[in-house]
This record gives sequence, C-alpha cells and structure tokens, in this order.
Amino acid sequence: MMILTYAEENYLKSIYHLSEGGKKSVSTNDISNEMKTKPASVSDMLRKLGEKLVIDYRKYYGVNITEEGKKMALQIIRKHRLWEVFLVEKLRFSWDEVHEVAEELEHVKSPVLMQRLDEFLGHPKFDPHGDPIPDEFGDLKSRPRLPLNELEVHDAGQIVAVKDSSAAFLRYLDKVGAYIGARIKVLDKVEFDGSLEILVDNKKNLFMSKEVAANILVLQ
Amino acid sequence: MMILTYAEENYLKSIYHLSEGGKKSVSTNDISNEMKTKPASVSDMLRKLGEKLVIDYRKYYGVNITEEGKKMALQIIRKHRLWEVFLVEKLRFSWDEVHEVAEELEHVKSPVLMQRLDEFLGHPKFDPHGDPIPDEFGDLKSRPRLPLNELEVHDAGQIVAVKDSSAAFLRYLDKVGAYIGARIKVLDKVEFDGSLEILVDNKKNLFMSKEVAANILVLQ
DNA sequence: ATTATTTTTTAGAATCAACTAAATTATTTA
DNA sequence: TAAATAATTTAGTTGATTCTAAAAAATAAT
Repeated sequence: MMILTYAEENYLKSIYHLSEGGKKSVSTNDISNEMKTKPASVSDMLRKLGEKLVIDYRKYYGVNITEEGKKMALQIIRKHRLWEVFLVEKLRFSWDEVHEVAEELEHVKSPVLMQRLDEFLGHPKFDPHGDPIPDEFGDLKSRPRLPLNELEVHDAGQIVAVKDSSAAFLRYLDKVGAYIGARIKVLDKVEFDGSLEILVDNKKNLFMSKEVAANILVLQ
Repeated sequence: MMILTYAEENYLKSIYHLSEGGKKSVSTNDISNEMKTKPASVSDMLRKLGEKLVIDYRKYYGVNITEEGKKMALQIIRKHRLWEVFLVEKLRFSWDEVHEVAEELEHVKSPVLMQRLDEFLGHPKFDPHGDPIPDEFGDLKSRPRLPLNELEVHDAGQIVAVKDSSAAFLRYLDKVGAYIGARIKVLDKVEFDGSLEILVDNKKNLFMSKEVAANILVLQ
C-alpha cells in the first residue's frame, strides 16, 4: 500500500469529506477552501494524489476518490476519532478542545498503536461528536439521525451528532447544557421563525433558533 | 519562546543527549552519527539552531547548548518519556517497542495535552527504561545508584558504574554481555546464596553471584 | 614546521509543500 | 455565438531538509 505524506493525508481526508453524500466530483476550489491553501497548490497536490492512485483526477473536471483512497481516508478518520475518544474520556478534554490535537495525533503511523488504543478504549463505535468510528476494515455503524428542527412538538430523541463541529458552536452547546447523548424533547415550535423550545435531560428548558437546531442531529 | 520545526527538535534533542555529563562541546561528526545524517546537513542545521539561540555555535569548534535550548530539550524529553509510560502502562507495549512511536508522539504540540497525560498517568517520575521524566519546569529527580544485589525481583535499571574496575572483572562483564549503559531487570533472586538471574537489554538471560552483583552499580 | 589527514563548511542540486503571477480552459452572459 | 467571467492549471519562486562534491580549516604526523 502506497505511503502518503502528512500533507497528502490531509488533502485526502478533505476530499473524502467533500465527497460524502453527493456523488459529484469535488472541485479544486472546494478543496482550496476546505484546506485554506491556494487553488494552485491544490492542483499540484491533485496531480500527486492522482499518481498515487488514491484519487481519479481529470484536469479541469475535479476529482473522485478511488476505492483505495477511500480505504486510506477511513483509516485516517478512524485514528482521528479514536484519539478524540481518548482525549475526552481519559484525559477529560471538553469536546470542543479535541479537534486540533486529534488533527496532529491522527498522523502518527503505527498500526499496532491504533489497535491497542482501540482495545484500551473498549472498541468505541462513535466519537464524542457522535460521528461513527470506522473499524479496521473501514466499515462504520450508521445511526439514522435527523436534524432537530425537523422534529415535531412532543417528539423526543437523543442528541447523537452535530453537523457544524466548529469550536464556537460546540462551546455554545456546552454553555447551554446540550451534549452528545443528551435526551431532549420538543416542547414548542414557533411557526413564525421555526425556533424551538426543548427540554434537555428532563430538567432544563432551552430556546434555540432554527439555525442552531438544524445543526444538531438526533436519534428518535 | 521560539518555535522549532520537527527536524530542529530532533537535532536539539540529540545535542542535549550528547552534552550530558561532559562539559565539552559536541562535534558536527558526533551529531551526524547520532542523527544518521551527513555532516554537511548538520552544519546547515547548526547555523539555524544558532540563529534561534538554542545552541552556541562556533564554526569548526562544535556546539554548546544554551539555557534556553536545554529547557526546550527537556520539554521534548518529558513528552517522549510520558508517552513511553502511557504506551507501556496503558496500552501494554513492551519497553522495546515504545521508542519509535514515542519518537513521533513527542512532537505533538499541545501543552494542555501533556499536562493532562501527566495527570492521567499519576505524575510518573521515571519512564519504563528507568530514565527520569523532567517536570514541567525541566527539573528531574535523580535516583541514587545502588549495588545490583540490592534490587528486588522485577526491579529494572541501568548499569552506570562498577565498584571493582579491575581488568579481570571488566573482562568478565564483557564476556557475559553486560556493560556500562546496559539495561537490566532482575528476573529472580535465589534466597540461599543471594545469586541473581537478570535480563540484559531485554534479550539476554544471565546468572550472577551476589559477589559480582555487589560490584555493579545500577541506576533504578 | 611543513605535510598529510581528518573534520567541517560551502556550494549546488533534489524533493516537498506552499506561494504569486500569468496562461489556459470552462462556463456564463449578453 | 462571441465576449466576459470564473475556475483551473502552469511556470517560476521560496523555505525546509536532505544529499554529493569540492573547498577550507583544524589537527596529527613526519
């Protein structure tokens, strides 16, 4: 299996994330935005990743990730998410602090390390943000989940993930007492702006805008 | 505080280790041997480290590490050794597997990470090889050296000196594969005569009398 | 005290990953 | 459909880290 450099791994991961859902090619500009590098730098990297056969690259028409590339991306994501679990569960990081550190740890290359860490953590299936952790073969458990704003009044569920996992948003959730695993119930929905009143863990009332609710994924 | 690159950190660490003990300057060739890079590459790196004020570099006369450099080296060593403790104690690595992985982990830059890891591990003072772990200020506990025969079963240490340095005794040590710097571990102790079974460098089993052991000083 | 040897540095090149500026291709608009 | 705009690529540069080959300085030997 081809070895990727640190930078190549980061690009591949971005391309994988941008590919999720839609089957359309990912554009140079999309990658440039995601990676915060210039389009010219992206073009260069795409050529390299194409040569290493982890993406299918047609000049001017964007890229598609190959099966081999998908496998490798999932292994990097697996490492990232396992480290996040470690940081939150063992080192008492709050879930908005872990991303940057995991971003570095995910590049440490030692298969046995991840095997042992996985074991140490008890083979977790989801990371602290509720995202699934691929197993060693790249397979991942999926939970049917829908945005909180799509729930009706009286509907109940459990927060399992967030769409926008920016530190600012995670801090906001933390502040208001919402977290992955919290049991919630929709008490009221304002027709005018789509804002919600929800009950968290059967004890705390909380108002949130439609925009915030759309970023929270729940398991009903 | 000046930020060092990955490679600069590794060079600084090597220079620190080569400086230990002796007060003499460290030569370009010494560093070249230690780092497995060519002397020409070392010269270039020394210029950079000199500019960053972590070493005192006089062309053709080798280098001395500065106070600032020593501080930084000790923080890298602290990270390396804390990770080694983690790998051995929590992930069940054997002590000969940990070095390479720790070599990568030591470069992850997050002060809070090391603080929390240190706490999680219970503020260990020594790594699995018996080397002291610098605290956050760079201070390290030194262990008094003691005769090998005073160690208990399962105790580990490093041979640092001999009491009797007669040629005959040194020849004997050489023959059995023990030497200054060798890592040893006491596997068994015979009560009757005080003789020992020890493991040398994690690979060679060795029987020795109490008299011989009493002549070997170890650092625990 | 010269000469020979060893050590160290300089000069120039390669690779990786970023950049800017300019050129090229694709897409949109009039 | 031709011109304008947007997206993308190419060419050339920079900085970091390595290398080889050659020059220079320090040290050892005759």
